[in-house]
Amino acid sequence: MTDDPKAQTRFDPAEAEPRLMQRWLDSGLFDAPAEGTAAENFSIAIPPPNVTGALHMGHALNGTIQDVLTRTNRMRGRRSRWILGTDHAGIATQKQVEKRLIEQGTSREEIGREAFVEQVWSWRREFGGQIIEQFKRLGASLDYTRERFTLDDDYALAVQKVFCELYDDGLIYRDYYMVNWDPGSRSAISELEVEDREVTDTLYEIAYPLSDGDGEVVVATVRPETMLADTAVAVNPDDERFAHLVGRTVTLPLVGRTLTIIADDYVKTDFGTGCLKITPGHDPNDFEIGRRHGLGEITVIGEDGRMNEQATRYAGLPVAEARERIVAALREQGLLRGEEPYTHTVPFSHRSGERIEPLISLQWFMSMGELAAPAIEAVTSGRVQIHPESQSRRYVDWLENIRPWCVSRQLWWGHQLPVWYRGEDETYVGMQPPQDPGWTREEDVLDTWFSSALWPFATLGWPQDTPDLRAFYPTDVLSTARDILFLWVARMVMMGLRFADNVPFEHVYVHSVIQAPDGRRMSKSLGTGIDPLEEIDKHGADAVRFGLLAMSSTQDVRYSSEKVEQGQALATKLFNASRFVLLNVQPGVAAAPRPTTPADRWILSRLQHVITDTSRRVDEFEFARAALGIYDFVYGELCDWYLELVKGREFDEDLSATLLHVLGETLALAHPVIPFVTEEIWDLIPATEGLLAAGPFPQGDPALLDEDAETQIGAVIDAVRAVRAWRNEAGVPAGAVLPARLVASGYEQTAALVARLARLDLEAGAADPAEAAASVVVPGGAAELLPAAGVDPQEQERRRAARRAELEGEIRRAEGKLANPGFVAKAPAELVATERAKLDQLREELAAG
RNA sequence: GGGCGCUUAGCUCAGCUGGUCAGAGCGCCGCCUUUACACGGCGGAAGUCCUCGGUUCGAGUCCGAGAGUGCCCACCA
Repeated sequence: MTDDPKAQTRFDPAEAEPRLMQRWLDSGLFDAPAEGTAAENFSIAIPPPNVTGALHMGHALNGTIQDVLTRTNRMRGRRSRWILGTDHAGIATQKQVEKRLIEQGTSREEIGREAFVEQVWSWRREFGGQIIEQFKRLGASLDYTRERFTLDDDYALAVQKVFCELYDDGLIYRDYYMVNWDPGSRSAISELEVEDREVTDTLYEIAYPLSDGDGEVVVATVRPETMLADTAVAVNPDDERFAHLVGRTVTLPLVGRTLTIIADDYVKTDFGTGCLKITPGHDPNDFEIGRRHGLGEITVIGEDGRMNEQATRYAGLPVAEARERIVAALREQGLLRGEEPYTHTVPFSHRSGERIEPLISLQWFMSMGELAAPAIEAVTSGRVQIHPESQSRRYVDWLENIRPWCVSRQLWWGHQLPVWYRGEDETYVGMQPPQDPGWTREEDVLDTWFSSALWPFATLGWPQDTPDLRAFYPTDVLSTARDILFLWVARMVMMGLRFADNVPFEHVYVHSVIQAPDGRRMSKSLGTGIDPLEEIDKHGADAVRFGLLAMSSTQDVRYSSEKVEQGQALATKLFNASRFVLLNVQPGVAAAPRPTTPADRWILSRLQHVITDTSRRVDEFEFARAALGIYDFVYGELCDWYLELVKGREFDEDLSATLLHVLGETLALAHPVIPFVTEEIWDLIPATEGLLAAGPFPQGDPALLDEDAETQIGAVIDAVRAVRAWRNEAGVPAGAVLPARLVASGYEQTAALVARLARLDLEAGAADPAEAAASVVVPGGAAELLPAAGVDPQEQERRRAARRAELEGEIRRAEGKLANPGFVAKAPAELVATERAKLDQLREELAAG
């Protein structure tokens, strides 16, 4: 740097960030060796982004959070590894590739499974690296040398081993069950991938004639087409209106089947007609009822979302069309008793967007109760701590009510089940294919979350007992958004405890969701998304990182570009403050705290506070406070005051050493939040060697805390502010130096500082016997301004009157408080004494002024 | 239908264990090219802390009710 006025006064992120990232990568700092124990090391496993994905705001926030934790702990000297990888994301990836095939005029079915899977792999080779590169833009200090993928060969072995062991233990089994069938992806999907949407349908009332011709029952339904699969009608056992009907039969219209009227508690007496058609094949509740009563299970809708051959003359029709025809037929036969609009929530597939069709099918399930119990205990005992704590209850509630998990998916992209069948009833499950002939492999693949559940240990080489596993498992923190607490976090805890003999992480941090500025969800389809990469282009990665942390909390928050700009301002400020320091310090001086004045002692003391606060806030996941606390120190203390106080002094060795010390500590403290600009400045300081990212992180030195200096400089700050405010209101020209006397105690060592920053001439004032033209209250007394050009006596009078009114108000308040017998009797004595002293002081000032 | 949050300056938000807590950033107004920074500095205006009750000597801060708003869970045809 030079003192050339044209010298760079701004940090240029676009130029510097890629260069600095490359330096970090080349240094090998991010790939911590597999040495030592997990207790002494620090690790985080990144929530693996979808291999098809692009960096969105959630990634950017979560990436920043994890990076702050990793960088802080790395600088503290712990071997720190942030484990990187991507998820094969079954449905999403398969859909992308299918779309491309269709654009190419072919299809998945046409090219066959083997070719299709090869297509997906080549797709991954082509596009899978995108999001990794985007994490680099953010400055994420991930271990890029050990990128993992949930479909890697050794990862697949881990998945198969888990599957086989759970099967051998009887926790994985095959069963007919009602599943959420997604006609879009032609696959069963988990209840966690279902989203409910409000839909207005028509609620039809249909008459089912009693078989003996003696009347009818009327049922209500929004899905008349499923009546073809009805196997009973149910009423509530306590419903007197229908008690006489239980046990009798009706004839199912259009079909002619005879249905028994059964009694079941599930039926509400105050909803619909009080009579419920039971369709075990197409409704989850009816399925349960059917199982209770041993009813038949008829299926009339196929996996393609069309009526099947059981639906006789409606076979092959899409569901909606079948419905219309059935309603028409009923109307014609005079059996339609009512028809009205009805708004209710209906399940849709989160992935394909199509309406879920509940179907009975043969699927693979995982029994969860036995796995859930230890996972609950891990959290209630505190071995896994969830932050904020309120999320723990949701976690426990969910696990306590957990149901079997359908783990099979009818996809081609994923971990194919290690299951083979022969004939009607032979099943083989194993790591190796059966050697004898006649076996065919199960076509289904596992739910993507099955492999994700193994992430924290499968990435470290499990089931081998690897050095990586010993050095980094369990990990320290898992940072995520709320929405996958169940989908993923709970399952990782279960699997970790079952297979890796320990919890997968000690802390779960649930971060906020960043919404669009107008409060809507950020989403591509709504057009409300903000691209973090564009924000990085505009403001720099440091600014985006700072902004995201500053705006985040445990609450969902709206995206605030002001906070990003605040971060950019911080980077610029720090850059220029550093220029000032480097332009003035003596060459060859080593950084060290060598205070010679109250101001030096003050900044060192303030530095200790911000160091302890920041360190604690990071450890307590208070990222917004950590970021804003750094901002407040840099702006409100270092730049606004210390650097200004220091001007006018000779930059001797002591001062140079102190300035370099404060600067260096500040850079290290801020580095985890704004790594680029701090590393760049660090590199510009002549005396420093190596990377700032390599640490150390400031520890603070309690011996440098200095209350006396804080009081003295606190008074200087207040006094300067008071005089400046007075000058501004009095219209004193900004450059004018006013003769004045400082009639106040506590400024023995600092009067000159007040004079310089407030532009007062105390020597001229002392020599001048004239009566004060104005008196400005400052801590410990007053600054008396003498008559001079620009000092307006009327302004003084106005201010005096305003101050008097203010004093009177405060005196009334204090008097009232002290006149309250309750306050004097019950409030702490110390507080009462303070109040009395305050009152005395106020009265004194009023009398004087 | 349950459960959990939120409602503080024009905007976005801090305010932890009740007593200088009425704050920050942006915006707005005024002044300043003061030799680190005009993507700057200095100063200023601005809020019945959603409403109503209660606890307390004292409440944005605790309790209850209500209004508004958001999220999660749930099988009402």
